[in-house]
Amino acid sequence: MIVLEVMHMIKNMDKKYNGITTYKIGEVARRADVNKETVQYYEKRKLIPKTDRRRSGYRIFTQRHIDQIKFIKRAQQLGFTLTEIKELLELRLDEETSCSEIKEEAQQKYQDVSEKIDDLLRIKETLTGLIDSCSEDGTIGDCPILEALEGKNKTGKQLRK
Amino acid sequence: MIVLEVMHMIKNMDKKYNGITTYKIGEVARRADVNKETVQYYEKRKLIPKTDRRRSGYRIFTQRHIDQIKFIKRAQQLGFTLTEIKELLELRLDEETSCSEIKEEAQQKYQDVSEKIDDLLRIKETLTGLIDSCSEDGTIGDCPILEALEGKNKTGKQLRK
DNA sequence: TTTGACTCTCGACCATGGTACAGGGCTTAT
DNA sequence: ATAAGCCCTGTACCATGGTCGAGAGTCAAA
Repeated sequence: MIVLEVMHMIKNMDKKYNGITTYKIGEVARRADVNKETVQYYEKRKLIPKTDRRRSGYRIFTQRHIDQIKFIKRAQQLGFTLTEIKELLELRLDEETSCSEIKEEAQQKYQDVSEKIDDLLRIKETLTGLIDSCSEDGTIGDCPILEALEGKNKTGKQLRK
Repeated sequence: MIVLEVMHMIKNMDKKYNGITTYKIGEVARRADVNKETVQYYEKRKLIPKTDRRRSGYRIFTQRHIDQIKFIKRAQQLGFTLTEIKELLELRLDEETSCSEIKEEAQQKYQDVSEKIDDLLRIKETLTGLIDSCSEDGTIGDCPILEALEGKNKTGKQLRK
């Protein structure tokens, strides 16, 4: 059974460009757990590197594409928009971008991420409290989660727009 | 100048029900930094407690409503959908819900939140690395953020749906 | 060499989370 | 008592992030 599956997976891989394993869109979608259309959509939005094509027009994907799509999916669950995710993915040092540019960008993102972590830690604590208080006496009438993010109005600044 | 603003804020508060300060929708929207329509939308979706009404039909809000709206906004930035946020807000112990019910729910949420925190910590580390490497030698060609969430395929289970 | 499964493009459609009126009724300072 | 400025309901519209289908071409195992 498992052998058949593995064979199927191998079947769906093409060894093409100098020993690098490549994939067609269906296999990429399956491996990244998204629809084909989503892959195409991400390509259009330039969230994944532009694919090479075979003479037929079929897109040629690599493991890199799969990893990047998985990253995008995770980042979305963390509250980043596709636009923000694009910015994150473009954060790199190369001959085009200067150090100070990158540094500023990265430091801004670092701030955002830190604040998200803090918020989530507060929620986590509240949940712990809730779970613990279950082992105790009786009922808590009000909404305990509400206080989780209170009293930390973060300098009045908005994270988004 | 500030005095005028404070007076304006006081003007927009009604002391109504046994000494509790109440607000009209415009003031709530201003204080929670959303549109009036959003407040109405949240009421329709039962994300905030049903408001009392004056004889005129005007909604009567309290500080509780404002806090809850702020919570909703923050939770959204952390990647929770409105449906998930509703579940979070309903997590409480009262005469209606049994301890074991709550506990199970809360433990599931705890899991989700912990995973989000882990992911964000990984991203944060990557950003630190990026910022630090700026002070050093030259250029890094590839996309450093991509590895951030790799190699932790969390037991194949999906967070959402 | 055929045939079933796959791929292409492109345009329409969908769900979520709002946002914007229109037409009418309150409220309140003057 | 009146006008500016609120609030009400309801419906239509919007942006984001997909999702679906038609019509036509490609691939590969038998």
